[in-house]
Amino acid sequence: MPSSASWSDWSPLSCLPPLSERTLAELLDGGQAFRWNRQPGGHWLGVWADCVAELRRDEPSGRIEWRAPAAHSRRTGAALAEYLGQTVDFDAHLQSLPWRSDAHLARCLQAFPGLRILRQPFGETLLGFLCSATKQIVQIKQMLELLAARHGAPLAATPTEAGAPARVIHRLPNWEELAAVPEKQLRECLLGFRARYIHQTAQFLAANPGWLDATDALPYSDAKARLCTLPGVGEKVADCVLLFGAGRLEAFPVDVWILKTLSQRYGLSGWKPAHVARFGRVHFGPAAGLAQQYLFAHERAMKRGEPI
DNA sequence: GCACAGGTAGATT
DNA sequence: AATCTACCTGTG
Repeated sequence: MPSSASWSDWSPLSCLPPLSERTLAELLDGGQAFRWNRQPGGHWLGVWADCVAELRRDEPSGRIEWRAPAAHSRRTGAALAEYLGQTVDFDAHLQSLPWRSDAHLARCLQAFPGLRILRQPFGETLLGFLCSATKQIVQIKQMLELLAARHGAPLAATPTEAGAPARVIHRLPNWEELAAVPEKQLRECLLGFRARYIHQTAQFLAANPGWLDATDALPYSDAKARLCTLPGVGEKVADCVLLFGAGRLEAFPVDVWILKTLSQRYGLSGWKPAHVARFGRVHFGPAAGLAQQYLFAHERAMKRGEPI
C-alpha cells in the first residue's frame, strides 16, 4: 500500500496555464496568500477555508498538477479552481493594461507570465492582512501558522512521504472563533500590537453577523469605506482584502514597495501614498490591482538580485 | 546592539 | 489636510 494512500493521485489542473517555477512561487508565496509552503519534495502545500491541496509543476512542460486528501478531493478540486481564479478572464484584463505605452509594465508582465490574482476567502484575507503591518511575508506566515495551530480546527494530515512524519494541518480560526480568544493569547501568536486590532475586529464581527458578507457584496468604493471602519484596517489593508479576497481588480494597494517603484520608475518621487494610489488607478485603469501585482513581483525580484 | 519590516490611529502642527 | 509618532517583536 502506498504511503500516501489517504491523498488522491496527482491530476492535471486545467484552470491554470503552464507556469514557470518563478511565477508559481510568486502566485502562491508572493504576498497574496500566506498559507502555501514548499514541501521537502519540492511541491507546494496550501490551506484555505476548510481546504487543503498540493500543487506541483511538471518538468519541463510547466503544467500544474494537484492532489488533495482523498476524503475531500472532490470538493477541493472545485474550490481550488475558484481560488485560483478560474472564472476570471485574466487575458482580457491584461489586454486592458497600458503595457503598449508603458515599457516598465511590459517588462514586469514579461518577467512573470501567467501571474494572476487569487480569489481567497474574504474573512481570512482580512485576517492575513490585519497581521501584515510592517511585517515581512515570512513573519506573517508564522503568525497565521500559530493562529491556525492553536485556534483553528484540524483538517487533514500531510501525505506521508518516505522518512517524513505526517503533520496535522489546521484551518485558520474564523472570526467567531477568534472572538472567543483573549487578546493575551493572540499576543502569544507573535502578533504584537496587531493582536489588539484582531481582537477588536473579532468582537465587532461577532456582534454583527453578516457584516462581512454584506461588505463583500457592495461596490468597490463602498466596500472599501466600510472595511476602513474596522480597527487596524486602513486604505492599504482594505485594498489588499478587496483585491486578493474579493476579486476587485480595481483595488490598488499602495505599500512601501509600490511607493518605491512608482517613485523611481514613474518619476513620482516625494508623492504621498494617497496620491500614488490615485495615479495608479488612473494610469493602470480598471485592472490596476493586477498591474500592481506584477510591479510588486518585479520589484521584489530585483531586490533579491534575480536576473529579469 | 540596532535598524527594519506589504501600516494604522491618534495627536500635533 | 499634512506630518509625526507610538505600537510589538523576530530577523538580519
